[in-house]
Amino acid sequence: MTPHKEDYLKALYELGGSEHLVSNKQIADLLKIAPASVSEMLGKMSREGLIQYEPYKGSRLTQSGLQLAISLVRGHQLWEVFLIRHLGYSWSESHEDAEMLEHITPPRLAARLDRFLNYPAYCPHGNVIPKADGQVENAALEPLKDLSVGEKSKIRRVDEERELLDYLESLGIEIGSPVAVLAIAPYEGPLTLDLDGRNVQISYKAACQIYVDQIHDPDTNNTIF
Amino acid sequence: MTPHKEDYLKALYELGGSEHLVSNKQIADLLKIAPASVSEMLGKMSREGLIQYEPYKGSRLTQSGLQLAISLVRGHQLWEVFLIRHLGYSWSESHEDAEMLEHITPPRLAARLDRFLNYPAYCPHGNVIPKADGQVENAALEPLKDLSVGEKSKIRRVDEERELLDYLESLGIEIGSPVAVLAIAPYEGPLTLDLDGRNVQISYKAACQIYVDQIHDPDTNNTIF
DNA sequence: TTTAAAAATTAGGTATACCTAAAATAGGAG
DNA sequence: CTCCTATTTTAGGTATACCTAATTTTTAAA
Ligand SMILES: [Mn+2]
Ligand SMILES: [Mn+2]
Ligand SMILES: [Mn+2]
Ligand SMILES: [Mn+2]
Repeated sequence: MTPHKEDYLKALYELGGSEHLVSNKQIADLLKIAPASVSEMLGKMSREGLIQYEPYKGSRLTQSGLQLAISLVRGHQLWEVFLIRHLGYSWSESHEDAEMLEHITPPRLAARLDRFLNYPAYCPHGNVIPKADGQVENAALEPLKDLSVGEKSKIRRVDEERELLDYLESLGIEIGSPVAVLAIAPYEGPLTLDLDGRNVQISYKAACQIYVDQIHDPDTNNTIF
Repeated sequence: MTPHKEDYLKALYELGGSEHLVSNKQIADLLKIAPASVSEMLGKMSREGLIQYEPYKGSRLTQSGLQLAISLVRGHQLWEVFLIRHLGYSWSESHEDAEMLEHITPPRLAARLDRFLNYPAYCPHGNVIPKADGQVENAALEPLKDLSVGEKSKIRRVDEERELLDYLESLGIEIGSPVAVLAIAPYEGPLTLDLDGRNVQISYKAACQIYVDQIHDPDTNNTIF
């Protein structure tokens, strides 16, 4: 295993490669690597049994590839918790450094870090932290933008992009905060939120990357409760 | 910078490359790399201004190479302190994992880890931890084997080799313990120690790799005090 | 001062992982 | 069903960092 292959595994995992085929282009875009290089690497990883590769169709993780991908994600998130809780990192800083630390986190280190952190269930950005055995359970969430005016929910997760994270942190947005939409300006205009009693305005784009407890049926768009 | 070059810098530093020329062979032996590869890499690092390389003579660190080497050592030792104090690592385990972590420890991370650990002065094996500005101050030590029967000193540092570390830890030897030599068996036989009141036998080889406060003048071999 | 061993360099080659450019394929629009 | 375009693959090439084998240089012994 090399950090490069690990990045491919993680990319595949994040793009849904544990459930369905993922196109080379998606991987190339995410990792910012030329499509030709992606083909080459995927071919090699296929021969190594990490992925199942169907030329011209796409690739998905094998059982062993999935295990590796999950343990990388686990290491990443545990480090984020450490960096934020104990070293005073910001949301975006923790993601940056965890991106490197994940590659040198053997199971022994992950296990001891996990214990030190008291077995956290979520990373600071709200993602579920896989257990040592690879177990992952995702709650049903929906983007904040899909909340209607007046509906109440709770902030559960945010996308991990530097600019977004810095923006959200400057607004004081936190995982777990109760939130309600007070107003939605038209034409992808800003949303006015009641954030745990505080009045906050956020961009539409940000509202697409903040996730709250699902209160709408994803098919019919009817309120679930 | 790559982890490989970083390993060369650290090797050069550990072999005294901040003070005098170091031969290619020493580096090759330490890093377990073929001498031909070492020549090649040193040539490149010389062109990059990291070392001063005199073909057929040896190499030494430049100012910038020394700074890098020191910050690697600093990262390494800070991680060791963390792994032992907070994650319950053993002496040998901490060295192993720190060997990898040191390569992904940007100054920001080192600074915050340093603060979290409350600015430790020594690594768990007794080495001085360089300060952020590169300052290093070494105390005068001598090998435990050079102590005469009856002389009292304190254990200050041990060499970092897996087998030695596991051996010493199993004997309950700790940095800072008062120690006196009760008997020295002839022909490189074992030493019997009074270790903080306890009676302990250690091999001659181990006594060469344990360092105590210097009480002999290194030139005349007379007792200093 | 010669000579032999040790150390270092050079030459030639491997594997990894990336690139660009060219050719092949697939899938949707008409 | 035929094109066209987006995607993918193949071909050829780069850089890094390692190797072994052959040659050169240094050093130290005779
Ligand atoms: Mn992250
Ligand atoms: Mn996270
Ligand atoms: Mn160490
Ligand atoms: Mn140490």
